[in-house]
Amino acid sequence: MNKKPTEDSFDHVRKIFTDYLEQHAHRKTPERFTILKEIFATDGHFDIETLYIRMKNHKYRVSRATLYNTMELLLDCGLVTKHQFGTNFAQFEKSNLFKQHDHFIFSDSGEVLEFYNPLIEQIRSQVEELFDVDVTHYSLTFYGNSKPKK
Amino acid sequence: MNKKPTEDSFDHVRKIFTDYLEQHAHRKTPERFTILKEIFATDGHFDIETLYIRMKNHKYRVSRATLYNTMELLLDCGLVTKHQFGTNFAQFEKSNLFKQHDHFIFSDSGEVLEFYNPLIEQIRSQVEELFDVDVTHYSLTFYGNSKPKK
DNA sequence: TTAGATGCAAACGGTTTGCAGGGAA
DNA sequence: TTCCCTGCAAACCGTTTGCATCTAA
Repeated sequence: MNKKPTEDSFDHVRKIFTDYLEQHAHRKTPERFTILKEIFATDGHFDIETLYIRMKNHKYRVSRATLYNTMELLLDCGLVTKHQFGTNFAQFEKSNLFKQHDHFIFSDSGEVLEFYNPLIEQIRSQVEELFDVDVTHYSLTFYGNSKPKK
Repeated sequence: MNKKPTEDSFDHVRKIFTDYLEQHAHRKTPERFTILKEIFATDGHFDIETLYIRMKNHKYRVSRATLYNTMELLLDCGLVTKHQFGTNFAQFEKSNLFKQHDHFIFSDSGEVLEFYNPLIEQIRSQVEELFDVDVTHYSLTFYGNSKPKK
């Protein structure tokens, strides 16, 4: 449940991606797997530009276009999640296969914290009932600041 | 509590804006009040371009720059709320002075529904306690589709 | 062999900025 | 009269697109 990602779990991730690509008749290119590996090798959130630079530093150059393209695939198969935190402030993160969570963001620094509160599931099901819809995903983000010292 | 906005309540809104401008030594220009009036004359969500066109149709031409500028002020004094629903899909809405609410968005059509569920307040206070922070605002949006007919 | 993928650079579109002119205080 | 505000157009910047080349299948 709280198991940390391991080499084993990356095998799992790679299999999910492989299966997804095969099922959708997409090619299994080295770029795609290298991007996946880079994403899962690091914790926390990132944006495209950061990922681009990180990969370049690791001597693996991919074009931004390919990054955007691949993110689309990774989003589609659920391995990555996208958060639009504000205008021109989109970030991705690898899906935590072990724990669902939402975000708190410091307004000043932009630092991102994660939490999980099961009450959100109650709200979700009440929304589904209220509007007679299926909720496919949701976004819950709190913004604020450290409590001032008294 | 569920009172609909009336001419009286727009007086109230105008006073809030006036006070805000005076307190911050901002000028009370006709553009600013015309924009405010236009926003509060219509229900629902809108983006800058829509507002720009709407005002032009009403024979009141303001530049986009002034719209962006004024939205900043209206956000700051709490009369308007901004929602970033996705990349290049920011919308504003006049703050409902009578009722707090969150959103459900149809993934296909982009149609926006509103709901309020008090459980969100419990999550908020638990987040504040957990991280020892003050939450200034939050965003909760569900995405999904109509339930398929069986 | 060939259709899908990549890399590059140009295009795109919402937002921001620089600057000259205008008007609230 | 002052200097904040407006309008305009260019700049900005993250993202998308078009196209030639490459390569997985």
